Amino acid sequence: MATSTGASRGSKRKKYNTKTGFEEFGGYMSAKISKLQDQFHNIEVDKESTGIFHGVSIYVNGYTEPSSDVLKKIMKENGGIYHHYYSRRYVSHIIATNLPNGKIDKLTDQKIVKAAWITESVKEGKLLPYTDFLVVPPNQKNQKTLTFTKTVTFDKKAQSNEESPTKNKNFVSDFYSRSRLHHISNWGAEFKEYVNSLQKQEDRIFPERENLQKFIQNEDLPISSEAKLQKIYMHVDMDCFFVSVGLRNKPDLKGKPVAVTHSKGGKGKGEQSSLSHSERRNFEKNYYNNREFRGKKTNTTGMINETEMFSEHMGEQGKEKEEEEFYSMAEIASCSYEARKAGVKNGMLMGKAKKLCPELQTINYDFEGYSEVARILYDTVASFTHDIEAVSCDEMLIDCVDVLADTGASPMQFATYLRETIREKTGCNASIGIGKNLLLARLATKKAKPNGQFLMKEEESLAIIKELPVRNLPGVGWALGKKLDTLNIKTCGDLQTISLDVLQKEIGNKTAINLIQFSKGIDDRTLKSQKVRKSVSAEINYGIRFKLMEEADEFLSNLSQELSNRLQNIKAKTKCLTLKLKIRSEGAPKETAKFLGHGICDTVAKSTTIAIATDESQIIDQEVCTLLRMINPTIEDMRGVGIQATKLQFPAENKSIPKVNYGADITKFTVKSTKQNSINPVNSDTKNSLCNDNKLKIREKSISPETLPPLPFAGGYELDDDDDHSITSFQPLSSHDKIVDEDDNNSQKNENEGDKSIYIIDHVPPPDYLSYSKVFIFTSFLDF
DNA sequence: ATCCTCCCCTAC
DNA sequence: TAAGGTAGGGGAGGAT
Ligand SMILES: Nc1ccn([C@H]2C[C@H](O)[C@@H](COP(=O)(O)OP(=O)(O)OP(=O)(O)O)O2)c(=O)n1
Ligand SMILES: [Mg+2]
Ligand SMILES: [Mg+2]
Repeated sequence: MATSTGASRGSKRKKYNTKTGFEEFGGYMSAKISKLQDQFHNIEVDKESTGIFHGVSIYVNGYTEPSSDVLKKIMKENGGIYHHYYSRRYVSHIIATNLPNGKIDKLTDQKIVKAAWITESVKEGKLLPYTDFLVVPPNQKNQKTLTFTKTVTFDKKAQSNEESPTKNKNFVSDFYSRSRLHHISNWGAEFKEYVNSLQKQEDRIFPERENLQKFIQNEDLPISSEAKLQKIYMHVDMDCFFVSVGLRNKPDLKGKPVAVTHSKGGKGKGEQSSLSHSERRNFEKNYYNNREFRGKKTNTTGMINETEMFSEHMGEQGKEKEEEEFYSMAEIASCSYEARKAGVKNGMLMGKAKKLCPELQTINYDFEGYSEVARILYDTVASFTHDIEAVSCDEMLIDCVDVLADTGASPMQFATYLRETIREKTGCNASIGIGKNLLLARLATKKAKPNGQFLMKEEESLAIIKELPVRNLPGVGWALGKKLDTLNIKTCGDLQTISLDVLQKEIGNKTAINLIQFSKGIDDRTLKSQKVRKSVSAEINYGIRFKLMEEADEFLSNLSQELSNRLQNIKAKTKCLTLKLKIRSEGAPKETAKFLGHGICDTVAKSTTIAIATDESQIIDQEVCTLLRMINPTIEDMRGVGIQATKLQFPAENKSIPKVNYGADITKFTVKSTKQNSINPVNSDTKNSLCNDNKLKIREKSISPETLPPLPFAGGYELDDDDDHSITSFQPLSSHDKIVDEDDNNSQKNENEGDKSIYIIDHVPPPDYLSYSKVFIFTSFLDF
């Protein structure tokens, strides 16, 4: 099916260019084909010019034995070219098992050959004549030309409103420009980077500290001196952020129930279909209400019995009918506190919110406004201190020890003044929670809201937390909450008394420890200072409706471009790509409750590791195209697509690699692990010899640690094989890497705690850029 | 045991 | 109509 699609492109373009704008589409595709072509030439053909398939370029049509990706590999290994798209100009042979009837008579000079031609040629070690493997023997072939039955459907489709939205050339950027979740995620990352840059600044001036001092002189409060040396954290969070920003210039709506959403007043209706809208909505609603049945193993839809669920809500249909046109499936990004009184929540569907709060007013998104206000928020806090951790665009954690010690302010005074400054500069309210650890500060914020501040004293904390539902603890969401509920653990009080062993069995080791600690108000976490990205991804699970493989390929190409841009933005390259798909679950209606939503889906993912780290869209595209064919989903059932990049590397010119000189004096090493596929796995002998003479082996040489450049982040470093061993690239630790201390054998997770750890990777670049690297990881413990 | 890989889950 | 993204923590379970 990949196939006819690719081949039909040319004719489609010819016929419908002016009407449907396919001129551009086709032009784009041609450009893409020739780019891929170039790439194959550069990377593969040059190297393999002696292979038996030299000069052969194939395009695989539909199912073959062996599969298309095997054929691709064979071509690659034997000097041939594999094309993901059909192109009369570049493809010398089409590989197919058989051809759909409609096509046979259309092909003139195309060489359509069975896959056996490839496999037999490999077996013989030479290129056999393709004429012995023709799919259609010459006498059966008449001389009609190439057109496709597909064009009819296509024409109809292009004019109907079922047209896939992804056909729009700007679909990806269009979607992202309107996606609130994309924006908050992106801003979150940007502010983390911003805080990194603040903390790297040499000269730290905090102009607002002076004003804070003036402010507290006017206050009559005594300065509490004994609190000074204690740890003290603040959690600052804007009140109903999107709403507050939206209401800055709408004073008439202040004090009313307001929500930010794409829907105008909750009167939307779903797409037309054979099922009524309320039927589909209930179907999905039932599904989500029964989520405990879901996700056991692949391909279970979570619906115990599809027909049962249908009949269940069919009964209600009469009731649902009249409200049908008022039920909007748009999500509420943020709602005012007046709306919350009626039970409305962030993330709730507009239709449901309208039921709870009929007088709910809606306002539009103002993404520029959020971005501006967030920036002012960060700048405001940064004019007091840089001891910040960015949580999101409307929220951050502050280590207050330094500001308070420097200004003499009490925590409550600082909070008062900070909130007032934020309100002045942004026109929006912030609330602040204060506590001696991050947990208490966060929990205090909940009590502080709206437009308030609250200091949770340690001595009160146990009693306060005891009454809280477990759901209030960070990390307890829908699933864990449900699990704890079935264990009859409802409040933090219940957690305070349960045995660790028992709980670990049920919810996992680490989770149990964390929860029990939290339930007692204990939290040892510190602010994460220099955050390094470990992954980059781009996904869209909205508006995905493909009919043909070609459309999926086209979309993947655009998404690859997006990912490539994101990698280049942060100057990273990736060695591992994952393609993640949402596929309509078996039994789920084809028409989703939400217009162009993903509906009830299974997710499938497949990853690949590539030899050379890359940030190029064509390479990413090529890899994910292959992954798509390996997953081989029913194209019409695709509802979401994502590409993730992991195992990031940061080339040396990158400013993200800090050039801080700590005067590293490395004393101890531990070999931690080897990379997969390592040529020589590290054995204990290697380990001992390396540890004993305190030397790192780089290629054939040994160098002593003193000659190493500063290596300030935990992670892997690729070093030049020259005298100064300068860093050529850096790879952050994965979340599973551990710091291993040789002395006490006490392993701990990398939490950036105390900035005491340094990892060094001895990275031998593959000599021919195709074999793998030999990688050792060392740890050391330093004071700086 | 510990690691690795593939997920699920959570937060905003 | 509607714009259901994304990074990172951590568990399950097979490999070593
Ligand atoms: N499901 C969600 C949750 C949040 N957001 C966006 C809109 C929020 O305004 C912003 C900040 O999230 P918060 O959790 O801080 O929520 P609010 O600021 O809206 O309310 P609160 O006063 O509880 O902080 O993120 C969203 O779009 N969808
Ligand atoms: Mg907020
Ligand atoms: Mg927030």
